[in-house]
Amino acid sequence: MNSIVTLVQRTTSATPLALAPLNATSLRDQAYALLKTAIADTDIYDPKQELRLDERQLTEALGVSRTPIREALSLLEQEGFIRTVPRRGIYIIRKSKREMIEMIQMWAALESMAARLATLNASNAEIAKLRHLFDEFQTSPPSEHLCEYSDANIAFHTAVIALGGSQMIIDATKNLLLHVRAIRRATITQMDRAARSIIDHLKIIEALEHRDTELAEGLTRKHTLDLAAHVDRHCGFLG
Amino acid sequence: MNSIVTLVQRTTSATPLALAPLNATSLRDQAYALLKTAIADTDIYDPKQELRLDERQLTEALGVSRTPIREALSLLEQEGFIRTVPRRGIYIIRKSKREMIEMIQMWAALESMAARLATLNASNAEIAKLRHLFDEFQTSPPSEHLCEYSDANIAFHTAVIALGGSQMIIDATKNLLLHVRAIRRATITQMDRAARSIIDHLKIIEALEHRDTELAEGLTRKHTLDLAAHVDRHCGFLG
DNA sequence: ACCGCTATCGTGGTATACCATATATGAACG
DNA sequence: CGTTCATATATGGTATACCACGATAGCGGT
Repeated sequence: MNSIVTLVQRTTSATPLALAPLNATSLRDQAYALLKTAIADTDIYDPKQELRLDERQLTEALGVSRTPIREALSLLEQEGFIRTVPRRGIYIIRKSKREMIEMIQMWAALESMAARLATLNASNAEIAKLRHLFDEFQTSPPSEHLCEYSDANIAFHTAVIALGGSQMIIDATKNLLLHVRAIRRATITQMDRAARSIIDHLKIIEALEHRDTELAEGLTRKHTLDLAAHVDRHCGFLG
Repeated sequence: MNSIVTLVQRTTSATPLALAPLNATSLRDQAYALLKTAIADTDIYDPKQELRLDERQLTEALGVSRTPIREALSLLEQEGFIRTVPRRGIYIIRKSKREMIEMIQMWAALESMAARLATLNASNAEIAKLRHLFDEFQTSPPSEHLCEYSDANIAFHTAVIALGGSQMIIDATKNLLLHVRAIRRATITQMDRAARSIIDHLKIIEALEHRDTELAEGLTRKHTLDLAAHVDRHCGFLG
């Protein structure tokens, strides 16, 4: 819980005269953004982590009243990040294995649709940029920098989704990726998986470049469904 | 606006001693559900419709304070049903054509994934039930009862999605279908479209029955993407 | 010592008062 | 008559006080 509180206090310090958009956002939205990133940066699957939030504490930490915080919490609850139990408390949710798999399947559905749309609408220049995301990994094998690879991995998928051009899909997958990111430690630790992952990615890029709609869509779906199967087999630590 | 208000007042009348779940839901959730159905039942694409909501009016209509109403409105805003403009008002959103198409594409992605999952996990009995949804239309052509057909159409898609068994996908598509339903008048009025639609549905059912994963998925996706294309061509009234 | 009841407290839910500001209104001035 | 500026009003945003209710701990009885 402390990790969240400390993160949160950053904003209490007034912006040092960088008055660009003149603080046009409401306190609710600020609290929402802050809490969301705080939750995303918390390793919620660490059994030692305290997952209870306290409205009154957040009130103090952010220096605002309960109202905007409660509204922000309502939004986070609807997005499935927290759950509020009347007269008990507010808890960050640990996803069950089933839920995690469903999220990855949904992600597969949306990203494969994005790949389809990308073959139909994206420009050659945009598709070409995908290759640059892996430049650093073509010189040395990914096994040497697994941590960075995890980020690059997410960056690749985000890029494919963006290529689809559907703002709806882009927005919907943002939360999914946040949730899935929370267990990434457990999904890439085996480096043969990382190696195969890169090969998959390159194949997807090729399919996009060739404007092969069905292939790009199919490869993308299969690649992400493979992750779902992997989680199913190896992530017993999930409820 | 009046249509919403009247609908809303139903709940003001106390439940006539049908105290089943003892009103376990919070006022926020009640207001949320009520406003959502009210919006769904409003023909928001009728140019004459007043689309402005008033917090204070809703307060009176529901007999509660602004707090739970504001929280409910926050949720609806995040779901894309309304937009609140500071010091201007709260407005029900009319989706632009592009947004509507993106929603249908997303729907296609999710329903086709549900069809895939259905071929892998659903029971024969569950799949068999799909056919019953169209019993009434096999005796007489759909052109004779277009209104009922529209509902049956949505029921079919909902059933396929449910067959997939993914609660995530089920929840995510609920809102999509609500949004798309708002323009259904304009999408089925041509009855040859309704006829083709039935044929498509039957093919999808057959693919599910044969456990042909790729075919069921592909047909489902294509069928819904066809709707997107249709909207693109024929729904100029959308922004 | 153990069980049960009661009082207190902690918590989320709700109501309400207050605030800031964009818009509307109208009076005064040209 | 038109323009402009000041005042009023409407509206969403925020703060705060209050409430209901479950939990828990402490006290008393057995």
